[in-house]
Amino acid sequence: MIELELARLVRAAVEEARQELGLDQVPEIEITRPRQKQHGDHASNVALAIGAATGRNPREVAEALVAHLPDSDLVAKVEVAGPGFINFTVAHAWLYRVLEDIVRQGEAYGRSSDEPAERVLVEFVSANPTGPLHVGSGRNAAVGDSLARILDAVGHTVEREYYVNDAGTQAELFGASIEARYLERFGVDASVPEGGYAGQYVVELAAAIEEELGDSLLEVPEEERREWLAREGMERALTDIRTTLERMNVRIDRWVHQSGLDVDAAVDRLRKADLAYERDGAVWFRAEQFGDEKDRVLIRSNGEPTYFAADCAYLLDKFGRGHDRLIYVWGADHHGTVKRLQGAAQGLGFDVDGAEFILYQLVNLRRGDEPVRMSRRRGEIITLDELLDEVGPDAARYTLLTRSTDTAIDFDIELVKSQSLENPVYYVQYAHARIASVIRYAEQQGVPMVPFEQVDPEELVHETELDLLRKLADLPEQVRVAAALRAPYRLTHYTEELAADFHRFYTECRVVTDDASLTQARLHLSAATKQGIANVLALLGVSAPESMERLEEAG
RNA sequence: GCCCCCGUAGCUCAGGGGAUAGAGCACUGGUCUCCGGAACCAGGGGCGCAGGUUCGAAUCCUGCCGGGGGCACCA
Repeated sequence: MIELELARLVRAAVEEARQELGLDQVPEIEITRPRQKQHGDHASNVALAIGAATGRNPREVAEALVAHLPDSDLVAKVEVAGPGFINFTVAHAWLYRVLEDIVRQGEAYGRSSDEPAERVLVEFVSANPTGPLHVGSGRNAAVGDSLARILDAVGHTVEREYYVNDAGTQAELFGASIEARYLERFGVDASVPEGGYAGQYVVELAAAIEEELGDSLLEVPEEERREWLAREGMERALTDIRTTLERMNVRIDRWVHQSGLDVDAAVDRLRKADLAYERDGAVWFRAEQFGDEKDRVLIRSNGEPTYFAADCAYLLDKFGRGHDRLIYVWGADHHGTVKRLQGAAQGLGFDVDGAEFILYQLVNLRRGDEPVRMSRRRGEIITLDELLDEVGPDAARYTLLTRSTDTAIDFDIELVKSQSLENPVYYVQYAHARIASVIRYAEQQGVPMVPFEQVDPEELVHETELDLLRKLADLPEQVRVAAALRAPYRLTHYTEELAADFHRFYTECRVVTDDASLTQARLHLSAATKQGIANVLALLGVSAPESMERLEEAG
């Protein structure tokens, strides 16, 4: 809001000064936030741009613009500084409005609807249902779910989907692997097939199935038995996955099974568009036409469709349901398949930009100096559940969200556990709990909060109070940026700053005092901060506790 | 060999073309008669290298070096 208003003022000044400056075109007006406090609350670099375009001294341009700046009750001070920046200091009255906004909007503070609303489909996790989720999927889940929440907050209609890969070779291998473990239990000589699933999970699955069905599967014909076991095993694995995701506060709206997709129809459609052809007994997609290194197989020479063919069918299915934008959340190890799928989207007649791929770098688990192996085949993985057990869902989820998706995460379990006191998530949650505690204390002292209409915000003049207001005022913009950049991690940094501003305020300013008017103003500032923290944590999928246990060490 | 990501403080990471590059951890020293000390304040230290674009580059482009990941008729 404030930025838009400032941009309007600057634009008006440029229009006014246009002739004087000999300017043909009004450049785009950007309002930025200076890093240095002495440079005011907001700044415009437009004079630098005009200076470069016209050959005039930017400082003189800035002075001329300031002279033409319309009056506004928003601006308390304007200064020309540095090489030609115009620095604005915002009037306190405008900062106080944020309190009113938060009181009025409550949980909705931070939401906006300025952008054109789109129907967005976020597909994430989509781990194969052949075992428990591992930590990499945890990052996928955290990023995808938070991104969905953030996109929803800026006004999009968002659906979250999990693609269940329940067909093809790996499903068969899964069935055969369970079968081997099942037969083993009856002393039958059987072994997990080459490339199959040798992990402990499959052993447990077989045991559970034996417990329920006894030896009744021994007589079932092999093919039928394997198919049944594959289906049964996947259902059980999906149940476990669902439970794990719920623990992480992840919501999935829809589970789409590969087996339910019409792969033949998709391949047909590519064929009719002359984007597929036969060679060496296989059917190929002309991926090279779309910038991929080479053409890609859709149907193998043995008649089986590839994973990629199913991806094409799913793509058709998704767009066919009327989504404007598809977001795929993928591990970076899948980056090589992006080109061909984008090509397919284009080839099938969709806007290439309609399919976006968020590639997150991998998660490396460590315990101190010891790397934790993550080879599923060797069955040595630390499952996501085990991680949640060790560090807790909030800390796990928050930690997985703190980094840009472009950065690999070194997740040291020992560190997140042993230094949980210093974990940023607790710092933020503590601020929230601390505020709740202060409000409770005030009530105990016989000073419950009065309605906002009776509060005089002008009591808030301390520098830490104004800083906190400025930070709160910035919240909606931070959400918009996180949405635009598809970058949930931005909000972890923001919320840490917000918590820090509160702690500073709290250290400097006593909230509950004899001064009734000041007390009310500070209580409302605190409550607004609490709401702001809660709203951001909600977007991150992390809880905002009313109180936290005191730790021994703290006493 | 080709493709993607990264290289910023001792460590882990922020930094949307702008002014004096920030935070946490670690280290050193401080702060409270009082609302939650899981807090606050202060201090030291840094943009891999070389070019280029720009009034202005940590940021954009090219090359090189270093680290990670990927290059199937696997998923």
